Amino acid sequence: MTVAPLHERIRREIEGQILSGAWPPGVRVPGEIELMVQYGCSRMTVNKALSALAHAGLVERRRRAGTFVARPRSQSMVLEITDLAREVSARGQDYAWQLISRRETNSALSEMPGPVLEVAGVHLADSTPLAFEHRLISTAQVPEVLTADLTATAPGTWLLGHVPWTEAENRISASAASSTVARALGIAAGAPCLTVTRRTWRGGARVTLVHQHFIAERHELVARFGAAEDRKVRRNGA
Amino acid sequence: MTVAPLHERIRREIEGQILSGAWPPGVRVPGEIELMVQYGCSRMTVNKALSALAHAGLVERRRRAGTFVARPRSQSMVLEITDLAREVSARGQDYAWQLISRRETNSALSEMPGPVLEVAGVHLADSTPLAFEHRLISTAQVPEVLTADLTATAPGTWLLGHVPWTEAENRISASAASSTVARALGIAAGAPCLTVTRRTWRGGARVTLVHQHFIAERHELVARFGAAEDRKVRRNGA
DNA sequence: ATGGCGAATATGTATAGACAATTAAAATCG
DNA sequence: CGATTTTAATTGTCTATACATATTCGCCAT
Repeated sequence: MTVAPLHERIRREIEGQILSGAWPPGVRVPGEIELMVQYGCSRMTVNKALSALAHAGLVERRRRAGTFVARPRSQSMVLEITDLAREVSARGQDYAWQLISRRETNSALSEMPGPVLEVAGVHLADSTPLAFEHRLISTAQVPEVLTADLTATAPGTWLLGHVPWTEAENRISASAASSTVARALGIAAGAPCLTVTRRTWRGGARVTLVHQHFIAERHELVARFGAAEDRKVRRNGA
Repeated sequence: MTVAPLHERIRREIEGQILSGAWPPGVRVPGEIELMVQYGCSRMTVNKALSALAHAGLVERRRRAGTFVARPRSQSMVLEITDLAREVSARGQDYAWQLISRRETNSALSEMPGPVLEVAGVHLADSTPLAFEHRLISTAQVPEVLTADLTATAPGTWLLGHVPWTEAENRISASAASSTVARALGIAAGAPCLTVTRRTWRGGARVTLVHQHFIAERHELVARFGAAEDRKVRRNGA
């Protein structure tokens, strides 16, 4: 077990005081000089610890005034939305994608104007339907997609490997399965579905719009906050 | 207009190369020495810029190997989950809470062991039902809640003002309305609902467990990522 | 080929010092 | 007393340097 770096230790100890409630919001955190004496280190080291806490939103720093414990934020959590193929595989299930339809149109939809590739299909986990997907991809932004083989690879998976996005928005809701969705998923029309609508931009330009309808019993989204474990850097193959 | 600090400028310029796609994933970013010469600054300054990018997940750094543009992350987005009372008010609607039942039990549920306060009720927006809530609160952790008036204030709102939490988990799914839920919300049994299950801890101890069932048509959750505007530090009153 | 070993290299941590920017609080002035 | 200026406390940025640590690469012996 390697010892944690000093700036990390300092950060953790202060974080502990805050999360445990010992230092409630508004309370003044010891200043850099004070901590520097207390830990017998240089100011830069203390600064690194406090800056990290400020960046994480746990404290607020003001020149001349000092460092203060920040008020609790309006619960903002990290929602991990992984690629479905990866997520299903991670659960130890077999993943498959089944293309239902594919056509190029010049959509006049306000949602997604311009020439688009329109794709529909089903995500399968262990050979049973998990989600129905309906997607529009801007062929102006991503012309290469026209030559992609979307019978084998889900469009989302393909996009993830080919097009970086800079902005995205997810809308999560519940809906009753339409007849189209119900037929594709093999469930009764009107059955509850978890619906995720994702819009993705690349530097201001619309890249893709996707609706995913999950069978209610077979999928849920998880968001977490707290016990902020800094993820280790993992090596990933070339 | 003040000039941005140098480490900030360096960070931005590299970020630009990555987000624009000029430096695709896997590509090697110039090393610290190289950038230090290029910008005519010290290594610490460059290090600060690159460390920030690494922390944000845009690049991956490995000793002896160098710094590389990270593969697109599994979309992790910020999901803002505000207090319902606040959220409804923010939409310009009237908010109200209607208590249905309240009882103290010594639950042997594995989900939430120990003595609990069990509360059920309905959240109303403009006097019509929005969501049904069923909540367990640990009276060992929050004894004060036994004296709280939960006929006027929703338990979530009350907790937010009285108990800090350190860890939380949201599970989001869709479900068919049970007869209890349907009756409370005035909808048909079996109608789709967006269900949010939130567990909250305080330093490892369970504080509360809540199930919220939203009428599908009346609520959705929104999560965003991108255009990462670094929030300014705002002063907030004492 | 193969496996182990040492050396080169890029990043990680830390120091001590300097000056800049911000702003709360004190001093000064009208 | 109120408005304004000055002062000083605190954080922000940056430098130049040093050593620690991890890991790739090539060398060498097997």
